[in-house]
Amino acid sequence: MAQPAGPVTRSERTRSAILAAAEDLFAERGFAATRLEDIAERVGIKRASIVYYFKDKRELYEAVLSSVLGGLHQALTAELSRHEDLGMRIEAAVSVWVDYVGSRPTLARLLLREVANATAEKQSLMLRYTAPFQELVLREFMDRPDRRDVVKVKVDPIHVASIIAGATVFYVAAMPNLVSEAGFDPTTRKHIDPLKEELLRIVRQLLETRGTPT
Amino acid sequence: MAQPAGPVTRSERTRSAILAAAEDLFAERGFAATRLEDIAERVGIKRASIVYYFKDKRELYEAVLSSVLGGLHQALTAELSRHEDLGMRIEAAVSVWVDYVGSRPTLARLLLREVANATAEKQSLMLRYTAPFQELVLREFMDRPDRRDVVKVKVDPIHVASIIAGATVFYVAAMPNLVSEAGFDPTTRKHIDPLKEELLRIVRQLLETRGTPT
DNA sequence: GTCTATAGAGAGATAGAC
DNA sequence: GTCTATCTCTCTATAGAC
Repeated sequence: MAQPAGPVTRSERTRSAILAAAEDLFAERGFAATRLEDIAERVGIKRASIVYYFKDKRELYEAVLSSVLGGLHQALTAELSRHEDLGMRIEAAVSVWVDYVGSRPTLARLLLREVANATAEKQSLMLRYTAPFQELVLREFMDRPDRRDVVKVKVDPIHVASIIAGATVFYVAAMPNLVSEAGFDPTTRKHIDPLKEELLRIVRQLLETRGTPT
Repeated sequence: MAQPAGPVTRSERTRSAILAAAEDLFAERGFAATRLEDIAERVGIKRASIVYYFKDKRELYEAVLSSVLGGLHQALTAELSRHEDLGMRIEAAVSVWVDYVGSRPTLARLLLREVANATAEKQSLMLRYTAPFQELVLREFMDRPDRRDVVKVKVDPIHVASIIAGATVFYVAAMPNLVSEAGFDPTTRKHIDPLKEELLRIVRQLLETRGTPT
């Protein structure tokens, strides 16, 4: 099965290149500190050309978020559709999440920034994309009395999801800075796999899966 | 015993007010998006007066970080000095950490931003303050073969510390945004205590404390 | 589609009066 | 100590040529 067709026309290629450069720079420096000039330079065009594709800086930023979070959403729903058992679904979700962040570490920094910026009044754009997950979690755990025999919910699942998400993005973004080792890369299997195992242990413990009814 | 004397002269009071306003605004909006004008307005002075106390914006920001992280450092070392047993020391550290973030939630957002900004090349200022903790952790866990009978280290403790820190700051900053409930405040005991319990469970599991040698 | 040129706002830093 | 006034730079956005 073909991937969602890559860029073919020149226009599509330029647009993709702008998005990719913007993703890197917004993740690394944040919205306010990133200059359109830097994005243009990385693509090899002039600043004014960007507005042919994105009407302003804000719209470009939102397109980046949409791309990154949309990709995550797609990966998660695809994997979840392959499992019926609730325990399996939970583990699959954690696994896909960690792998996705490992394969696209810009997401880690973008999420850290979005969370830091969000307030109760000014809600983050991010919510538009994470809301489906919240609903999914709530539906699975809360609205299914028939599943209460499978999983004993000891804590708020949204709470658990927040802990898993926070631990992952913080780890991926902070580790290169915390370890002295030159060229340390947390997105390699060598580091991603143990992280995944630890998070799975945590999630299993917090959402204590019961084997059979007592 | 008296607290470290509060501001007495007018100058000291103004300086403290600037620091406090800057802490709030830098945490909420980030360095680049915060205007000196807004800080001054909140204090009730003019922008130019700030430079009488802090030579430029960067220096003010670093003073804020120093204040917040210095307070944490002080709270942690004070509490750690009260425990001898390693298991107790670990739990005390987690407890103090969660309480401190709960009592000064600006730290959560400031840390999220620092981590998002740090790269392997451009190291975060934060490291200057967290390095002592890293050394402490390494000294406790790594350089004490005599303690190997007390704690069996299954994973890198720095790794664990990163997960705990990430989960905490993400949770505190993200929850008001994730729950619809108006006026939700994650810094109340009602929410801080369960978080602490969950993190303690996680840390106990990850650093599996052995009761008695087998 | 991409460019050059320019307008215009915003914000930090500095000088000097009070 | 705090203010007013101003300088200067940066960056976004827009207009219009090619």
